[in-house]
Amino acid sequence: MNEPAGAQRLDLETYLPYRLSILSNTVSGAIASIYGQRHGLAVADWRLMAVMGMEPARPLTQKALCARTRMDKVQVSRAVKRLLDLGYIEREVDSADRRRAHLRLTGRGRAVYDAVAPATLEWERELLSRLTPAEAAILDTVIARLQQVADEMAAGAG
Amino acid sequence: MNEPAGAQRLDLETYLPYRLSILSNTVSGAIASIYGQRHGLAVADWRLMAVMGMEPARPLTQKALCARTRMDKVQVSRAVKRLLDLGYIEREVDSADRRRAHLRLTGRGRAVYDAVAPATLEWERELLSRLTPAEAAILDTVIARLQQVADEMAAGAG
DNA sequence: TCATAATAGTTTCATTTGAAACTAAATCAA
DNA sequence: TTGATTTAGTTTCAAATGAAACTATTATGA
Repeated sequence: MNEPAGAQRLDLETYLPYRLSILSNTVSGAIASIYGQRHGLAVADWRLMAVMGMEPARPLTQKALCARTRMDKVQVSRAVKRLLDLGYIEREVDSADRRRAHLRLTGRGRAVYDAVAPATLEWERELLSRLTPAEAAILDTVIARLQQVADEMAAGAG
Repeated sequence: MNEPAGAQRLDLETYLPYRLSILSNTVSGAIASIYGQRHGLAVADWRLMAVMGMEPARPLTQKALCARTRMDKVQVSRAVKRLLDLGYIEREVDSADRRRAHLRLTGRGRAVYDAVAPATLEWERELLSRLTPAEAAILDTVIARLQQVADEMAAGAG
């Protein structure tokens, strides 16, 4: 049973991309269950609400939502439609540029936001409480660095 | 502008579940581009090949593949069909239990595996090379711990 | 000013996905 | 036995997704 010299073997158990994927899916799924059934929200829907809830004073265009969430414009368009149907957001066409519209949470949407946001934060807090402060700090910088490198490598390989 | 006392605000930029999701998607997308176009493989397909390539001496049933990859049986069934069509794997029905079949890479599948696996490992190595050994070690234990806690919390909330 | 290009967002259509129902084989229980 | 259950894997059908084409509006340039 010869191993190729120098090369490691590919083992999913220890392979970072795979482990990240499993962890991310576990976490997202658990959090989605906080708002999913109860308020009829898909992951994309909640993501938009989270951004709009953050700075209520600045209504955002769909393009701005794309940039903030890294979702593409089709996903955003569909999530916006669902949120309008649910009555959680409202739209006001820009008077200077009628292609654009500004979106904000309605009272009802804000009530949902105020009910859901603390629960998701609490979930995160509980998760992070299992790390030491030093571990949490390193995790923070490591994720940021990996994201930056992965962006570069993805761009380079494209 | 009153803040709710004690509660943090939800900010996607710093929110761990969201950052994990972005990072995981960036990484998976970049790696998928290594095997995607060139060999006609979807993410699920490559994941099965990675498991089958790891221990060529032990052909696996679809159920075993589900367990090793955390994919569900429908995803696995479809990926298996694609890989059979591509001629990358072969199937042998279990003689003792004819519901089951053992799957293994064909010569052609192994050739693809041997071409792709080192490139994905190299990608991971390159990514991790931007971390100090200490950071990499902590990342390893932190991911393991977070996965364990997230599993518990997901089970508890179910 | 008129034609061309760019931008914001939507729709269409083909493919992918997921949940639930299903088939086929093996096991269990009386 | 044989009838009910469980298990391995597949199929079906409706809903979600993505890429490309599209609409409507604004900007640019001769």
